Amino acid sequence: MRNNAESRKDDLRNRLIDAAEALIAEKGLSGLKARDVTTAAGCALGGLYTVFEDLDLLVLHVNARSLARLGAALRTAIPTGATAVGVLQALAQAYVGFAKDNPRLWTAIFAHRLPEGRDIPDWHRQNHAVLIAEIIQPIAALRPDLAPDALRIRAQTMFAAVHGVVQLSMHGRYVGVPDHLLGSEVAALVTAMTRAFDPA
Amino acid sequence: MRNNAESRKDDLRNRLIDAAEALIAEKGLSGLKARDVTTAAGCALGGLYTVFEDLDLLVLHVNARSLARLGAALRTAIPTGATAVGVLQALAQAYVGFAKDNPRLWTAIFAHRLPEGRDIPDWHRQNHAVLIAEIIQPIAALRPDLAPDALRIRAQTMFAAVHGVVQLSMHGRYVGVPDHLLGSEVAALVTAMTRAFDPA
DNA sequence: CTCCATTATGAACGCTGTTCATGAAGCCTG
DNA sequence: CAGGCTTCATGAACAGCGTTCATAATGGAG
Repeated sequence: MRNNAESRKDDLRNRLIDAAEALIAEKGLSGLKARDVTTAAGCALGGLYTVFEDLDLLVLHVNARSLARLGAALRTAIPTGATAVGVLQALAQAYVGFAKDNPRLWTAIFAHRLPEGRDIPDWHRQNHAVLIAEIIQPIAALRPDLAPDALRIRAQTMFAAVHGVVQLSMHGRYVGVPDHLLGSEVAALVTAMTRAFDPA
Repeated sequence: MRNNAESRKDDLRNRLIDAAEALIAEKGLSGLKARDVTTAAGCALGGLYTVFEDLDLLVLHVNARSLARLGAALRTAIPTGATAVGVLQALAQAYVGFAKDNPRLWTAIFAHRLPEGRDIPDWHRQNHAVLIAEIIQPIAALRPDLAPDALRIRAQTMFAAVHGVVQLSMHGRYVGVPDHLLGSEVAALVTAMTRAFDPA
């Protein structure tokens, strides 16, 4: 039964990702240990390496899930019949909300680094597309003059700016706005960036 | 000779920081190993722990140095007799320049995390003040109405936004503007943020 | 039931950061 | 200068990590 063998492996694969996700959510990236995750998933230590190349690849799959959940959260946050600026504001607040609600999983997406020299598989690089997917359209509405390439660059910059404020608020040591002002500061930043689009 | 003992320890301390800095600059944070750094510094493995509590503390001292150098680079980048906006633009470009010239040391400042639960010593938290020290004055010139507290929050947000764009450009997987556009995108971001200050 | 291919297992390995018994070195005193 | 005592540097030893691989268990085919 080839099919059975396949599905057994898929089961284990999912159990491992589940367990890894739970461990990261509870203790952070550095709290993910091969022995813990395999115990929680109900397999032997070596079983992990029959499914994933190594621990890093497992983390990448957890991050892929987090990105998918984040993408869904962003999409459902888009208000219907709002202005382009209203959409961008809603997306930014949804991003803040996701980061606050899932601090360790969100952190893992950006903190995890493959060993020097090794680079991220293409399938996972493309998982990150959700980060800018929803903001391109409203920006295009504000700036109909921009070519698709320029539009994407602007979307990346805009996302990165908001992301930076959230990141330093959560992990900054001295810099980083206090938690209770994060939402309003991000809103002010989005206002500034969108107003620049419209030189009226 | 008490003094001699003190200076010998200081010597070792400096040799260790030198060696650690060189290793991080060459191989990144994850390339810093206790055995390598002590060998390079010319002491026994255990010698490290007579000077620093652990490896993390040594990293903090390397980061303190990097922050001091970054602070100096920012201060010397301030043009004389420029407008407030001109100063902010120059500071942002200097920040981009430092990150590009010292990619691994710059990365280490933000990527290094103490084990969960342990928090950064106060002296090191204050080393981060240089990140926003120079931008507060020009912002104050643009926004004379803001109280010192609000001013600092705005400075933090502005720095974090620029930082985010630089960070994702250097480490972003899918998002993150291409290297050759980093300077111009940061400039556009600063323009947008400063224009919002002046609703003319 | 028997055999074989396939898969799961966890002891073992090499590399970490950290500790601490040991020995060396320096310093004061008679 | 000798002797004793304190102080410090040393690196073998340890515990914990990710990863491997000889071995055992498994389950379908004849």
